[in-house]
Amino acid sequence: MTAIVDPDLGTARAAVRGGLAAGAFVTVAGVCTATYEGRAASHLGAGDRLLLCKPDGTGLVHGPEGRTPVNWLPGDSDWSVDIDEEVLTVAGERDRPAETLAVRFEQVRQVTTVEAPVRGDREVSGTESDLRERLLADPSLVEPGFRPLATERETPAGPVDVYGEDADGTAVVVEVKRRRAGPDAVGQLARYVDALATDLHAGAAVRGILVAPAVTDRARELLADRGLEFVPLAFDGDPPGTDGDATGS
Amino acid sequence: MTAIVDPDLGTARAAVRGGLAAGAFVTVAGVCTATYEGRAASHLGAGDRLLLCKPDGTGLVHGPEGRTPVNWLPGDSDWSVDIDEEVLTVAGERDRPAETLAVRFEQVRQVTTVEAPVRGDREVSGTESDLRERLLADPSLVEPGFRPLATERETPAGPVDVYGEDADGTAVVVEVKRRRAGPDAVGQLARYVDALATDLHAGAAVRGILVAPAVTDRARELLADRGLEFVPLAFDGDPPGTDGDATGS
DNA sequence: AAATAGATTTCGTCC
DNA sequence: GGACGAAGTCTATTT
Repeated sequence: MTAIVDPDLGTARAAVRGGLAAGAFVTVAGVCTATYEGRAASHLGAGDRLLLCKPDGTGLVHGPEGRTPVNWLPGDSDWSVDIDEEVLTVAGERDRPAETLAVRFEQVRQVTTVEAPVRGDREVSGTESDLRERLLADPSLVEPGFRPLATERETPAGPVDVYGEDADGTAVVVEVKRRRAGPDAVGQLARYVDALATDLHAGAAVRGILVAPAVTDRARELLADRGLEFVPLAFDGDPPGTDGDATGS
Repeated sequence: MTAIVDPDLGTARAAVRGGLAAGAFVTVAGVCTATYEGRAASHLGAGDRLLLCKPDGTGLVHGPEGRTPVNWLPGDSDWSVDIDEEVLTVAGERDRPAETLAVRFEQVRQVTTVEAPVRGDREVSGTESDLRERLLADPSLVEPGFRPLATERETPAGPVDVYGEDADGTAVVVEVKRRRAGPDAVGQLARYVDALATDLHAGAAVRGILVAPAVTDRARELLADRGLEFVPLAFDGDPPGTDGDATGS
């Protein structure tokens, strides 16, 4: 573990190389430019940034703002550190796709390395998958009489979230979204409905239902155009379908 | 600027608070757990991670792997630092949407702060927008006789990439993708074609052309089903349309 | 390795 | 502020 302030370039190079070799988190902070070439091309003018190299080969260049790094290289990249003309260059490259990132520090304010021996796990809840589980546990949330028959059912247009039948035995395709659904979700549902209709037999009746907390206005229009349906369902609270207050029985 | 190794908790708290107040990059590395609640919910078990807080309020928790942080909070978040039961907690929260992230360090290996006074700019090339420009500069790349009439033309289904007419005067919708196009791109194009057909007048003939370096098999089938077309076009090199070698004139 | 779709997507842009 | 689509999207899952 090292933490060096305003290092000379030789010291910085040694620290970064040591950290990379040790499989540590490595950070380099200071004024740099950067050049990326690969899937696209980008260039960063001189500015204060922080480079984070991770044990798996991931490299992230962060500016002062934003969640997204201004430049990066994914986890299977190889890194090198060099000094040329009073500039410390940390460069990474990888194949498939071929891409390179060179970060040139005109001024190195700080270099740190930290080993990371302890692995931790991660759990997430509140995903679309969770919402689907809830729907399968209580199919009447879609509508009374709905019977799920399969999840991820394959069609020529891709796998359908939930496939089932309504009370009349008509085929139903359900597409679940965990947040407000837009035109893309309707397009997705429409593709599945079309594909399943031809897959079952030409002209077969297939209903398409979009289940989401809400839909945008445009999505609602597109649903109407295509004769598709919308069922409101969010994670907590009752389905907001029949207006806010739960009056009546 | 500070860089402290194995600090006692009081020193760590002071350093982090100072860095946050100064609008610096702040990193805290060590063994931590973390809890996120908001749009979803997630929990990190104890493990070695690096927390990066940026001047704009962004907070990123990085594990040893992956480009994506294992936990984060966007740029307009407020942060606090506290000690309780020998644990250093760095917590952030924001509104709209309401979400919170608490990172609890059981062991603080390192704390650093770096000021970032120098702003730098960023330029990217090779985007979809660039590809569209190239197409507009030479419309024959779509097909001989194609005449672009508008970009981002509004339809009831959303804005069309490029709208124009073919040599026969038939309306043409062009959807441009910078990389291999899948079923979603076909769905998008289909929506635009349908919308424009009804927008012009019921039953109007509208061609839909997907311009991309390539399409997936499924996308190709969906294009055929819908009577839509595909024109290969990548950034460099000639359109790979008529087989590799540029024989002939 | 390719394809497909979700994501606490994030981010820009336009209305 | 919402909506819509691009992104060097990334990531997991399945084929």
